[in-house]
Amino acid sequence: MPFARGILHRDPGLPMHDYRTHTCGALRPDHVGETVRLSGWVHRKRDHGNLMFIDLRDHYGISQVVLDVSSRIFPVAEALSNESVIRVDGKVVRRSEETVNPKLATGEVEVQAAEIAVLSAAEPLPMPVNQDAGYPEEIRLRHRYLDLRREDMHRNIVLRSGIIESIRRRMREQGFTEFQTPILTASSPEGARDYLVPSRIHAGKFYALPQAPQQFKQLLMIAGFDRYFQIAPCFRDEDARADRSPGEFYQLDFEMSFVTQEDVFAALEPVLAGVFEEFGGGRAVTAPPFPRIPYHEAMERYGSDKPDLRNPLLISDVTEAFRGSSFGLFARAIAGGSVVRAIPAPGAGARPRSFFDKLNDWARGEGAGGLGYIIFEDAGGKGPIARNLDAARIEAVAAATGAEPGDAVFFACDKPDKAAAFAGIVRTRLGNDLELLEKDAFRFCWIVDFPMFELDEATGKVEFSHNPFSMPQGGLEALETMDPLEIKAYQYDIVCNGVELSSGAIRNHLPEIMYKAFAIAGYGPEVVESRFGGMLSALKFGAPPHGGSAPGIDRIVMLLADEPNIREVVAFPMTQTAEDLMMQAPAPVEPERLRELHIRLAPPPKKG
RNA sequence: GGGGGUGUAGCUCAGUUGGUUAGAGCGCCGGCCUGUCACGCCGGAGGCCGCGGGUUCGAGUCCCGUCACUCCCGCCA
Repeated sequence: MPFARGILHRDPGLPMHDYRTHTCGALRPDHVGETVRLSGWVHRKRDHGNLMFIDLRDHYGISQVVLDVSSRIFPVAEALSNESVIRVDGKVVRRSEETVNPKLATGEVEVQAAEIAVLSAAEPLPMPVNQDAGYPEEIRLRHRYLDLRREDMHRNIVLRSGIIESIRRRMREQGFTEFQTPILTASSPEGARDYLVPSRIHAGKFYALPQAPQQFKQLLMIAGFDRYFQIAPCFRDEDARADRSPGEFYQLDFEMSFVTQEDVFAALEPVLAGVFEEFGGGRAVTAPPFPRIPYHEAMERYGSDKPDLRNPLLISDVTEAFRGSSFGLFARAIAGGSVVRAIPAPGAGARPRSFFDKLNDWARGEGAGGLGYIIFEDAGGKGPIARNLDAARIEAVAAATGAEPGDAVFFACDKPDKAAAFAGIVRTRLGNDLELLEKDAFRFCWIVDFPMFELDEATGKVEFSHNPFSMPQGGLEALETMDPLEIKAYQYDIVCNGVELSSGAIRNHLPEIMYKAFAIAGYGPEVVESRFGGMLSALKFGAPPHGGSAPGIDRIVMLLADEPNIREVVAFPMTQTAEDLMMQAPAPVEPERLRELHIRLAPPPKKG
């Protein structure tokens, strides 16, 4: 692709529009015979003494530049260091058949250098750019501009840009309008810690950076804009994980008016399916409509509220098969309120004893007492548990799990919540160990019917299980008549390959339902009014029923780039402890700035 | 806030039960080399073994503390 000339920044030493006629990825046999000008980085040099090759790299690709000792500029080339920026003039020549490099898009030709100008000489590098081996994050982050030159990182960041562009296009096609909402705002009702910004004008007062534009997007619905979206920066002062940036991240935040849950699903599904088809490189993508799995079923069948549907294993409840049995460990636990969940392991019967021992050790490491199992054979069951179960009970387990001779079944026995969660990680582990996961696929599902309230085990109090602003299923009547713990919300998550991309909800747009919902969680009207007064008064002047969701952009890019770590898809991420090693943030500030902001620091902790 | 991993040359790493002067590859510097594409060959420089303390005749190695990066739990709808 010919590069548009004359749009680049001026280098004081060179005339404008003078840096290149082509990019380093552009040259093909068609160009043979042309005199061209390239600019880029010295990716690698092969100096044969009297003959030299330079791989010249830019954003678009690599071109081989060649010159020999007869050239006036040979000494200039000899002195070039890796990653120096140079401009090369020369003639495009066809490579002889034996010297064509099929690994390069430009590999059929090379440029015979006639002139070389050094635009910027590079000192010896703190980390190599021309390899993909892993380096410590500290080095990579401290010199992120070098790390980003590497092919892997460069590709991920370009992919991210393409994904965001595609999302924008698809959202507009769905009738959404893009907005910008404030960055300096007030603390919002999400549960995370806020980043606070001190006010200079208002002594002792603080702005908060938004954890999400939640209230603004609802206000835009109340303002009548019907369909909102934003590639929204979100700020949360919480600790990081491999798939969770400290500090800041981006969401595809959207909201729709006059919709039910199904309308929201129908709007988002083609956007996600389309983006994953477009950037998935041929990997299979769940076709809309995505499966809807009620929360309770997800916990029972998958042991998780973010099930990986590439994993074919299904958990079943076999409590009754063990109730009152002579396998005392489980029988006693069941009498005390525990349940038994079974996780099938197809074909695992042929595995050596060490396979089962290793899983048992792992289970102990995960905090379980162990991991019991039955191996099914033609004659019945085998293993320590089977010896304590009669034939009818073993048959019942086989029937519940679909186990056949040659299969094994593992058991998680605990109180229902814990048994479900443990069975879930066993399911994941077995799916991986037995290599059962569907390959090259993106499997989406919605998790629906989340409970509106849950019991805090420590205090015994009823609390909101997710967002207090979700609409309860059944509305006011449900809140007034039902056991709070039985009430479900119009609250949903979208999950892909076991990764939670976002949660969303149909919002509660009726003040009387909001008062009642907060009352159930133990908050009086005065609390609701003082904390959410702005939102509440907006709902009093004609609010449309509305709802939305906010899939995480970073996680979408992680899935499509097949990267397990979020820092691989963010150009300038912070460390796990929320520091920017390159920009040196956070940093102390001058006392004068603090005085302006009416801040007096406590004596600093003793630390270097 | 808690638990685990890692830390040795600019970079990636090796370094035995504690034992002489801590090694290799890449990079860097010098020399040779006209068809390489991770070019090749020869030579050289480069070390607070993260930091502090301890045990010991002797510590890269063992113990305690601490710092940095990282993974997990808590936390994050």
